[in-house]
Amino acid sequence: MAKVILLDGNSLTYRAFFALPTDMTTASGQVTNAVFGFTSMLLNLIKDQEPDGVIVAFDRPEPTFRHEMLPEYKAQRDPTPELLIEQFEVVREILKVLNIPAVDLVGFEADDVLATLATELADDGDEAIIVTGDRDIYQMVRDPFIKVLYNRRGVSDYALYDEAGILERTGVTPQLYPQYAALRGDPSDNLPGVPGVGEKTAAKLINAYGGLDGIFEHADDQTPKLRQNLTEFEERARRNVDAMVLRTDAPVVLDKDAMVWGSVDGKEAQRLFESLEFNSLYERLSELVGDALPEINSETNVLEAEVLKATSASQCVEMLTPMAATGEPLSLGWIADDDGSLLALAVLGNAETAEALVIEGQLLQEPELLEILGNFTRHGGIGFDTHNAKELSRGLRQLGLVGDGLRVDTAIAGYLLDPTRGRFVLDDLLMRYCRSEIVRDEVTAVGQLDLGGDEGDPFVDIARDALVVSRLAPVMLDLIEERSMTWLYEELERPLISVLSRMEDVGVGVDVKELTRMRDHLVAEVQRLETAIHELAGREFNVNSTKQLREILFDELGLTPQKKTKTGYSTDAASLEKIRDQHEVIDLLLEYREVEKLRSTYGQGLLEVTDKDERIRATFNQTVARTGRLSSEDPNLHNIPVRTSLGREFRKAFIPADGSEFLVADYNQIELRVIAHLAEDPGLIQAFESGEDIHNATAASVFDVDPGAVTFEQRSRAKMVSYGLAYGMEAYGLGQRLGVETSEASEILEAYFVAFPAVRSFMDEIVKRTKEIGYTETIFGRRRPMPDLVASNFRVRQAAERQAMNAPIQGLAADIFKIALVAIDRSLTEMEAQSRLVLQVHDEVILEVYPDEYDDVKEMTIGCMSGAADLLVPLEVNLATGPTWAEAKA
DNA sequence: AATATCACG
DNA sequence: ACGTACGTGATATTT
Repeated sequence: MAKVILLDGNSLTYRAFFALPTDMTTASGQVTNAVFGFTSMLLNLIKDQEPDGVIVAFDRPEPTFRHEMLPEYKAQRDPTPELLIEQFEVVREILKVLNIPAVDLVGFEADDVLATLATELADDGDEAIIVTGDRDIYQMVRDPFIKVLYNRRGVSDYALYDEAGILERTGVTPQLYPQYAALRGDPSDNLPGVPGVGEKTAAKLINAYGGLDGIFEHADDQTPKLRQNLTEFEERARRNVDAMVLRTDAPVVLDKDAMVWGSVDGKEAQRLFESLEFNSLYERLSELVGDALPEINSETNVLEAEVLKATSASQCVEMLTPMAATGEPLSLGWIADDDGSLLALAVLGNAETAEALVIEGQLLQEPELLEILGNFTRHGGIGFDTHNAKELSRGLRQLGLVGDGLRVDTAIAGYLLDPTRGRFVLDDLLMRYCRSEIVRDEVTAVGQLDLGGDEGDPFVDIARDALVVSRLAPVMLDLIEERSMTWLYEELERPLISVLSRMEDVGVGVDVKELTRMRDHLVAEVQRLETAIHELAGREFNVNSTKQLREILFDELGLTPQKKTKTGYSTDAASLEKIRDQHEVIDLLLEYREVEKLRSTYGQGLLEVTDKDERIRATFNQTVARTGRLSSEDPNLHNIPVRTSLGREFRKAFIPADGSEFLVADYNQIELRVIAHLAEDPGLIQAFESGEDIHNATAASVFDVDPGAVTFEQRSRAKMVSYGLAYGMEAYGLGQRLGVETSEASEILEAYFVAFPAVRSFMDEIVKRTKEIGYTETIFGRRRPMPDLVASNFRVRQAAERQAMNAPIQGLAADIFKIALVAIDRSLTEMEAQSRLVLQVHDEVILEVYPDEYDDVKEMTIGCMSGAADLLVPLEVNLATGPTWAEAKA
C-alpha cells in the first residue's frame, strides 16, 4: 500500500502569492514569492508525510478558476496578476527538476483531476492525501484511504481531515458535503446559496432529512420564512449541487512509476534553485533527498583583498600608475570627519588581483599623489566608483579635486534600482546584487599596515568598502542598462550628485539677529497664550500634551469630539476648527499651536543648526523619496513656512551673500501640467494652452459657467479637486476638505470627469498597468515597485492604488525638476558665473545672483526650466528677485 | 520607539 | 462594514 500526496497546484500557488510579499525578488528583479511559498510548502509536506509518491494537478485553461480561495479575489473583476501568471511557469519548472508529475487536462479543473486520481488510488487500496485550499474537496474524504490537508491560510497553516474531521469541521459527512455547500452557498466562491441558511441551518437540515430531496419534501415543516426561501430557491440549490460535485472521470492515466518521489535531477535542481536564489530551500531539499546534491554557489562568496598602508607619495604613485594603465575605474572607500574633510582614502584597482591601498592624513595633500588621482577623478578621466559620492566629492573638492569622473555611486544605483528599500548600505547591496557577503576578518591585512586590534579599524573598513564597491559597480551598471535606466542614471541622477554636494557646501545665509528677534518674540507669545489658555480652561496643564488637552476639552469642558485617533479623540486643527463655536479657548489653542510650532521648529530649530559663518547647511537626500523627489534634513529647508503671514516672516531671515540678491524661480502648476500631458486630456491641455488661470478655467468647465463668472468658491473647489486627483482622492475625502456632503462632493467629482474624461481613464489605466508589471514608471524610466497592489488586505491595497496613481505624476514632476537643476548648474559653469545655486524646494530653485549677471542668469534659468521637458502643455516658470527669500516672491 | 501634530510641495 | 489624498521631516510627549 502506497502513500501518495496529491496537490492542487493552482490553489497552493495562489495562496502563496497572496500570503507572501511580492517584493521577494531575485537580485535581477524576478518576483519569486509564490514559487518560494509553493516550494516551501511542498518540501514541508514531503518531510512531514514521507509519501511514496507526489502528483500535482493544475487547472487549464489557466485564467478560468471556478473557485477563489480568498474573499479578496473576485474572478469577475480582477484578472490574475501578471506577476502570478509568470510564476506558474516557474512552479512547473520546479516540479520538473524534482521529477514530480504535473497534470492538467483541458476542460477539467485541478480538483476534478485530484478527485479522479484519489478515487483510483483508494480503489487500489492506496492512501491519498489531497492538499488544497479549496473546500470542495471535502466531499472526497473516505476512511481510511483519502484524507484532505486543507490549507487554511498563508503557507504554513493547514489541517489534516479524515471523515470525523470533516464532520467536526462542517457538521456533515463528506458524502453530504456538496448538498450542504449547495444550500449554504459559498460567499468566497461567488456561489449564492439559499438566503437565510448559514452553516448551522444547512448542517441541521441535511442531517435531519439526509439530503436535498428530503429537505424539499419537508419544506412545509419549517418556519414560514425558511419555507418560503427553500421553495423559492430550490432550483438554485439543485443547480449548485451539480456545480459542487467533483468529477471522477477525468481522462488521466495514473502512472504509479512516474509519481514515485525521490529521483531529483541534481544538476538541474542546482541550476534552478541557484538562479531563483533559493539557497535555504535548496538545503532543505538536499536533506530531504539524502544523496548529496551538487554544491550550490551559496551566499558566502568570500572576497579577499590585500590592504596596504601607504607611507609615501612616491609609493602611491608607483602603485597607481599601473592601475591607471589598465584604464579601469578605481574603486574608492573613504572616511571623512564632521566637516567633510577626508581622513583617509582606500584605493582599489578593479582588476582581478585586488590590492587596496589606504592613504591617510597628510599624505592626501601631496601634489604628485593628487595629480595622479586627478587622472581618475576629473571630468572625462579614467573614472572611479564609490559609495555615497556626494559626501566624498566634498572631501575631494577640499583637496582641489573635482569628482566629475564618477562612474558608479552604488548608493544612487541602488536607489534607482529599487527606491522603496530605503536603506542603501554596502553590505545589503552586496548581498542583494552579488549574493555575497564579506566579513572584516576576510580582508587580509598584509604589508606595512599595522592592524593592531583590527576590530572596527576604520582603515580596514574603507578598504573593505572599496572592495565591495568594485564587485557591485559592474553588476549594478548592467542592471541599470538592462532596465533602460542608463539615461536616467548618467544624465540625471549622477550629474545631480555633484550639484547637490556643492549646494550643501555653499549653504544659505541667515540673518541671525533677525532670527533671534523672531524667536524671542515667539517665546513671549507662547507664554502669553499659555497663561490665557490655562485661565480659560480652569486649570494649568501642558498644552503640548494631546493627552492632557483631550481631558480638558472633552471631559472637563464637555466639548464635542470630532474624530478618533489610535489613542483617543483627536485634537488636531481640523477637529478644533469644527468646535470653535463651543468654547472661546479653542481660538487660543489654534493660535498657540501655530505660534508654538513656529517657535520650536523654526525659531529655535534653525538657530541651533546655523553655522558660525551665519549660514545653514542642510543635507539634501537623493535616495530617500520613493517617488524620485529630493528631501532635505538637518534642517528641513523644504518646509519653511509660507502659508500664514506670521510664518512667512521666517523667509525674511534667509538672505543672500553680500553683493548678491536672491533669484527665485518656480514651476507654475507642474503637477497639473504633468497630469494633462500623461492623460492627454484635450480639455486640460486646452486650458493650459490658453494661458489663463488654470483653476479658474477648470472651475468654468466643471461648473459649466462663463470663465468670467467663476466665483471665488468655485475656483477654490476646482483647485481642491485638481490636486486631490493627483493623490487618488475619493468623494469622501473631497467632501471633508470642502466641508460638504460626500454626495455633493461626488457630484463635483463626476462633473470634473465629464469635463476632463481622459483624466479618469488615465487613472484607471495606470492602476491596471501597474498591477500587471508590478511597478510604476515615469516617462524617463524611473521605477517604483508596488508590491502592495496585490496585498490581501483591502486597506493596504487601496492605499497602494492611490500611490500607483500619484507616483507617475509626482515622479515625472521630480524628473523634470532635476533635469532643470542639472541644466542650470551646467549653464552657470559654462557662463563662468559667480552666481550660484543655493536652495531647491521640489519645484523651486533659489540662486544668489550678482547684479552684472542678473539678466543672463534670469534668462538662462527660465530657459533651463521651461525647456527641461517637451510636454503636450507648456512649462511655465515664475521668477522673482529680492533681498530676502520673503521678498523674492512673485 | 511610537504617536500626534503640523510645516512644505 | 470599513476607511477615506500623495510625498517628505521636525518637534514634543508618552510608552
